[in-house]
Amino acid sequence: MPKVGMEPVRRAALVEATIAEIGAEGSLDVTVGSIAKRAGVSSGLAHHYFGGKDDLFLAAMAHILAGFHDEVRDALRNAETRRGRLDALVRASFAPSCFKPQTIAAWLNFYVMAQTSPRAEHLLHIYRARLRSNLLHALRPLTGKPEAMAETLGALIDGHYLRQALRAGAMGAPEATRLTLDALDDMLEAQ
Amino acid sequence: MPKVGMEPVRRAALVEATIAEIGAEGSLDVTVGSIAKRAGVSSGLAHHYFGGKDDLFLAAMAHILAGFHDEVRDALRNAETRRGRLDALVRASFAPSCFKPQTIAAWLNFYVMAQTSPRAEHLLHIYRARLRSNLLHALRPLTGKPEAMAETLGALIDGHYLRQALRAGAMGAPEATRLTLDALDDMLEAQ
Amino acid sequence: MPKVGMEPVRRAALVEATIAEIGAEGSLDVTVGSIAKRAGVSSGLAHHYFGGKDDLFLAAMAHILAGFHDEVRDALRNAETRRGRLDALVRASFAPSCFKPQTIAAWLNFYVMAQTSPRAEHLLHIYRARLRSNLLHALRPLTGKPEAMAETLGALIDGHYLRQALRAGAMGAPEATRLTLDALDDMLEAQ
Amino acid sequence: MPKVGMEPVRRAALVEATIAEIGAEGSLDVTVGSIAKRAGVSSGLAHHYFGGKDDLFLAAMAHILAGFHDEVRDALRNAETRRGRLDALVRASFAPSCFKPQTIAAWLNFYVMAQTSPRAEHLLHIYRARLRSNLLHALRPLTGKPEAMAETLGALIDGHYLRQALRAGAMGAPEATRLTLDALDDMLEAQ
DNA sequence: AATGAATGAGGATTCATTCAT
DNA sequence: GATGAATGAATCCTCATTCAT
Repeated sequence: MPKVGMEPVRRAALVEATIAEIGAEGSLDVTVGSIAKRAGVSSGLAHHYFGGKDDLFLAAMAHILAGFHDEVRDALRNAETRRGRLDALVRASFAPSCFKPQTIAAWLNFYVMAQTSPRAEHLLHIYRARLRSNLLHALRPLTGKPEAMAETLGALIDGHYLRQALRAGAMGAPEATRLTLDALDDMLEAQ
Repeated sequence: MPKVGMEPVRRAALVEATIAEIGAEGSLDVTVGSIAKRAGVSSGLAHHYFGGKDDLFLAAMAHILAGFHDEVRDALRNAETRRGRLDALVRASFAPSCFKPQTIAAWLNFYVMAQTSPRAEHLLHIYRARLRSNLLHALRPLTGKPEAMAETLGALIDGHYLRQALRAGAMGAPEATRLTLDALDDMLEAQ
Repeated sequence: MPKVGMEPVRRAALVEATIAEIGAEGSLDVTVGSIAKRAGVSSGLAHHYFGGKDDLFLAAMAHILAGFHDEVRDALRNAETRRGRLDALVRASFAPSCFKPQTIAAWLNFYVMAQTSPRAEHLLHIYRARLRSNLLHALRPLTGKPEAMAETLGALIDGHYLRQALRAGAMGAPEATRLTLDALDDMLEAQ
Repeated sequence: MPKVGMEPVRRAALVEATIAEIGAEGSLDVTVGSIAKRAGVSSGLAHHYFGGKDDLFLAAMAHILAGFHDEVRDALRNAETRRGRLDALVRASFAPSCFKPQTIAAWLNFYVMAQTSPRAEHLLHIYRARLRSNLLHALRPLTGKPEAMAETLGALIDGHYLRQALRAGAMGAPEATRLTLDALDDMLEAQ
């Protein structure tokens, strides 16, 4: 049964299974056994490749963030103007993939973990630094106080996400996108 | 050991202990035993009064929300103008009590729980409905689109809270308050 | 609330509640609390009057046996002949009251308890001695080996009871009565 | 510690330990931990293989019934005549193995469990159906009412077993065997 | 590489029992 | 007499983790 070159396949399967399992449960109260079963491997293998439960979840969160990063990069690539870049960043933040229940569950539990896990905190820091950098880059030509505006936009994005994510039967993305962009326009106009 | 009239005392002690314990741990991975010990009672008593671990946490969160509710009410009572009411709501949302580590831990875990626990979701819904109602009331005379503005302000509040709560060595409150009110002013001005 | 002369009432209520509770559960895995609640008293009172859970069950079993004893006595009182006395004993053993689910549950658990509880064993011994005595008295004029016949009849009664008691959707009583009396007649005839 | 091919060994050890533990206690009030310790394994393994306490007891009872089944089959194999088959069935029912305290404890608790556990009830049904079938087969040539006679013999067997099992310092087997066969002869003779 | 048998600590929960009132 | 608050031991079960194969 052991095959060569299976490692990347196994790792990917376990990461996907972890995300799915946390999504199904809503919390980190999932067992390594259930994750392994979903991935079609033994529980021992999960430890073999990831070391432990926390590492598994961190890898899963890193995977989600990497996916998000890719989406942002693609969106920015197609943006022509400064304003278009801001649009792209907001739209990517509220992409359908971000509102999948399993992604929501991952994010919320990620926030919990970030309080105490330095590694989770680090991941979160990277996500925020990237977003801030992207926002700053696009905002600088448009406003005299890009720092404050970037922080405000970041808060709007996180806040709308949190609200839509936990809104029963929410439309989610479109509403959040519209409100954020409207607020952005208002704030730019007021300068 | 049994004494009459102790019920409110025990309940309060258990609720406080639950908040403290969750704050110390950062997550809901706390034992009823440790909560009970902190409250100075037996683990059995926690079940006697609250039924189970979830009920205990829900009671703790309800306690936090009630405290917040009181703070908002007091702040509003002292507000003179419409604009002053908005100020009060924002300031109350970023009051020092909200940024105590144990309050932060409670909120973050509350969000996680709200995904799957109808009772937690209900509690969250009440908090949001109250905030929205308060914001709408103050915004209506100041803007032509109070609904959207209330939602945006709510998102700003939640977003800034989330960001400051998980910001290493953050000042928290003052920064969040200032940014939120500045954004509010910009948006009102742009109307 | 304390009233004088309530003791017999409370005791009776607790005994009845114990029988009902064991009947509902099928086993001795019932709580003193649930028994007390059913009896409309506090759990403390159950201990006050009976001392403990086992004592409560023993009292309940004694109550059942006493009721059975009364039924037997009444039945014998109306019996005219020797053969009629045997009939009466068999019929009383299979009376509807004996096949109430709660009575069945009590008996089966009583057997379990009799293995290790001297007091339960003693109660069982009394029941058997009485039955044996009654059977012997009625059988002596009818057979040359009354001892063996009494033992056989006793076994038939216990065996049929056990079988009907645990027979899904059993008629219970009539079948057991008929078979026992038929066997008795056959055996007497063969002498 | 993990070894391959140990499953049957572990299962057997756990089943034996369950029977022994219940026998020592007299009731089902035994802990999975004590059973596991007696079997020389961890408590977790008991759950791993059997799922839970009830399943463990059911497996133990099934084991006892299987052993009895084997004894009956062997006994029947050596029986030459119809009457000999009846003898064999009765003797097997009162074999020394049936009167071991642990077997008695298992049977009595099995009866209790059969009231509420469909699986226990099913097991009991199978035991009875087999006995009935065996008795009918042997009785048909000897009597005009084999059904009734089988039921009566079954009751005699169960009844004598119950009586001897709970008879202080009983001889058990021989007495029960003799009385049952005597009654059988009487009944056959009376035809 | 991969398995899954095996461990054993840990925790929620239940409950008989006690005792202050 | 009567209550029920309070205890805390007891137990089932879960699960991360290890490791022989």
